[in-house]
Amino acid sequence: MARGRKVNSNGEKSKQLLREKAIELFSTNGYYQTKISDIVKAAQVTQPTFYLYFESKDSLFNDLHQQFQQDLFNILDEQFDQQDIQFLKVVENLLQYFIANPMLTKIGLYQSEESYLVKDKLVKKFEEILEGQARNYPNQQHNDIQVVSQSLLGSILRLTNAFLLTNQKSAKELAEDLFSIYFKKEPALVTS
Amino acid sequence: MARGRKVNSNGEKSKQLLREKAIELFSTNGYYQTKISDIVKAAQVTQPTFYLYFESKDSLFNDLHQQFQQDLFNILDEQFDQQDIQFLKVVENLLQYFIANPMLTKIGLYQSEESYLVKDKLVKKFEEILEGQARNYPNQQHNDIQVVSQSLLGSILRLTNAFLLTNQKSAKELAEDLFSIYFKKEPALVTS
Amino acid sequence: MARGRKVNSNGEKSKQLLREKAIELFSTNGYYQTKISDIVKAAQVTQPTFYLYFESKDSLFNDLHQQFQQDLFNILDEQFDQQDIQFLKVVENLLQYFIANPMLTKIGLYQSEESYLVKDKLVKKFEEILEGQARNYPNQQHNDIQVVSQSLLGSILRLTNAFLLTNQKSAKELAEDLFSIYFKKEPALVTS
Amino acid sequence: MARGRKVNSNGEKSKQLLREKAIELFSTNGYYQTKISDIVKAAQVTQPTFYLYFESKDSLFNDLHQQFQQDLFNILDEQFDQQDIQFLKVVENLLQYFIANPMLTKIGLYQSEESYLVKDKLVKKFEEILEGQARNYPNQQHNDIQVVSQSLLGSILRLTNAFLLTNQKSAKELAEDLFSIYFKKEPALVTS
DNA sequence: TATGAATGAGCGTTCATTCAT
DNA sequence: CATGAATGAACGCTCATTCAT
Repeated sequence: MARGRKVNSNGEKSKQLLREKAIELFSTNGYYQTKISDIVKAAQVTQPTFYLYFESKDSLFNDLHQQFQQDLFNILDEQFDQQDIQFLKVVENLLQYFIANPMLTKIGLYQSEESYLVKDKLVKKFEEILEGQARNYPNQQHNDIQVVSQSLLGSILRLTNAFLLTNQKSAKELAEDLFSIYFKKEPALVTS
Repeated sequence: MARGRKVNSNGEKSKQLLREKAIELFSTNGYYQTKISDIVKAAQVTQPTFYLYFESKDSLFNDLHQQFQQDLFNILDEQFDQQDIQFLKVVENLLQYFIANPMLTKIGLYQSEESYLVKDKLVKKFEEILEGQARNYPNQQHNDIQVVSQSLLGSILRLTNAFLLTNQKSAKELAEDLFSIYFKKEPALVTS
Repeated sequence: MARGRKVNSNGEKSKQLLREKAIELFSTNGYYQTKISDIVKAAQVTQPTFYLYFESKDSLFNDLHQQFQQDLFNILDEQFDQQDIQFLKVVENLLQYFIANPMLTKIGLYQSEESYLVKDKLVKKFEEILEGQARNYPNQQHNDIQVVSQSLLGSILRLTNAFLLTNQKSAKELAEDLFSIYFKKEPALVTS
Repeated sequence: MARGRKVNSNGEKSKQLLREKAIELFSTNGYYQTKISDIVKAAQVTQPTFYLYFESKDSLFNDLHQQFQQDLFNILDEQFDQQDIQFLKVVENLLQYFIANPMLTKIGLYQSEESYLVKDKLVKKFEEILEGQARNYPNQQHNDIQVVSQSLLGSILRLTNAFLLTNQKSAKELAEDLFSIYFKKEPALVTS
């Protein structure tokens, strides 16, 4: 292929394409098994072109994680009037973001080594919600809120992977399932 | 330079040492960030010695995952007389294995790309248990068993990481927490 | 994106600016540590613009060296009526050129791999001068003229760097210092 | 070529060979035009072998400069009983080291960007010597000692390059030439 | 006259693996 | 049983240069 500018070439398009391919590959193969050569091959450009738009492999990956993190923080910082609906609303919003950005979600939630930051923040938010819930029902004998929050996070992570990102359940359905698991339980099920 | 067998050297010991150091490093740094050179340095042998006992980096890592998988399968295949106590027993046994083998657990549960095999099997087991539970209480209106099973797995994975492997909670405590979360809910908590 | 000729742009101005910035950068950082991207950034134009005016990085650097060489040759080829004043005159003229063109001097004298051409010519000129001097004083027992010429060149190179280009001494002062070192020695200093 | 150890291979020999070839290439082509690939080709090994013995291209080059610097400092720190013979002795020792280590000298004196350290030290030493000399001949009207020292350094650098490293003059001869230039001058030569 | 966009060619470095001893 | 010495195969990245506009 000749050197120089391609016919009809467009920088922003190339950058976007590279970004997309990178997201795709990072999310399916992880950081270490995604080579710059893979990314540029998928985007049908050469390696130097990658460095025209991104500082380094590391910084691109980091940017992706940062974006995911920021998006998530924005969702979590939204305020709702009624405390009662918080749980359902927050979880559904989260899941809706996940299904709208499945590959970024995989990166930010499962691949990045900084994912613990996001998870910590999620747990914090859940603790808040559960505390509010608890205040509403003061005589309730409840589990350690931290434990329930972590458990809830685990459930979300797992269900997202198993049902949401595989398109077997919608965000709304899963949010309701989670609500039901964590808040609606008939006495009959109690076995001891 | 001196070469050949070290005085007091012992094949089985070297192999064991290499294995241990590998588990240590893999579990804390992951597969790609653990180099053969790191492992042999930790075990105070040279690189060729590694290949005396293991076929390759990949095969060693795989062996470790296989062992974890086998151990877990054995635990899951144990039979219990009373269906009623199954949940608590199985979960506690799992957690007890995890805390007894924390580094292998990290590898087999969080680092290995084959961890989905273990997770699938766990989910299957949980489905069985929950189905048995459901037969006992036929009129119970219950969630999709698959969803609850996956959720339960998520909870276990998360709580293991957050409280068990950090020695903040015992296997027994966490098993009871999980039981409580998934099966004991006071009507008071029901919000809708 | 806007492309094409800038308003108020002017080819000769761009070329001159690029040249100046190149001189600046080459002289301070050397050939290999000066990148085209540095030069055009300093001149606030884009890389293709550089190639509008110069064939290549190498050819520009060469041009700069050629100019320095030519300037120097012109100075060296000037004729003086009185042989007696040649040394002082030639050296002072050289040093005056150096201080008037410090960056080009650094390139032509210290950075260019072709600097030996200039140096050879300088040595030749010094030999001529010294020979003339010697003819005036036939009974003088003198050193090998080639050795003294090379030594003189070395002195000039060093003093230029240390005192002239750092503005600690003027061309005139240094020329006199050199004259004094090479031609005026009191018997008292003779130690053997 | 097959992988693994070569027949009759010997690490210390390989390292030495690489070092020698590196010195050779660095001294003739400079830092930037000497590629690791050149060095290993000359030593008939592959690139990873280079990194078996040296940390990086940069660190090897630096080591070479450091060694030159240290050697030189040792020479300069030697003490002599009689001040009168200092000049001749020091200069001759220097030149003797240069001719014994011509390639290292080229690196340490002309190629390294840290060569100014060595040169500064040399100038300092010369200043000391010249001051001692001056004390012996108190009524002598002398030039600025700093200027003469720098000039002397320049002369040495130049003559080393032109006559010593080309094997046209011996260390002893050049030392005497320098002594003669800087300290023995007949009144007859004085022209003004 | 000038730019936006792209590439060929190469460089320094790393790492799992292997041969000869 | 164990080591010293070496390499194949990549990988991330840079830089001078060039084409299309």
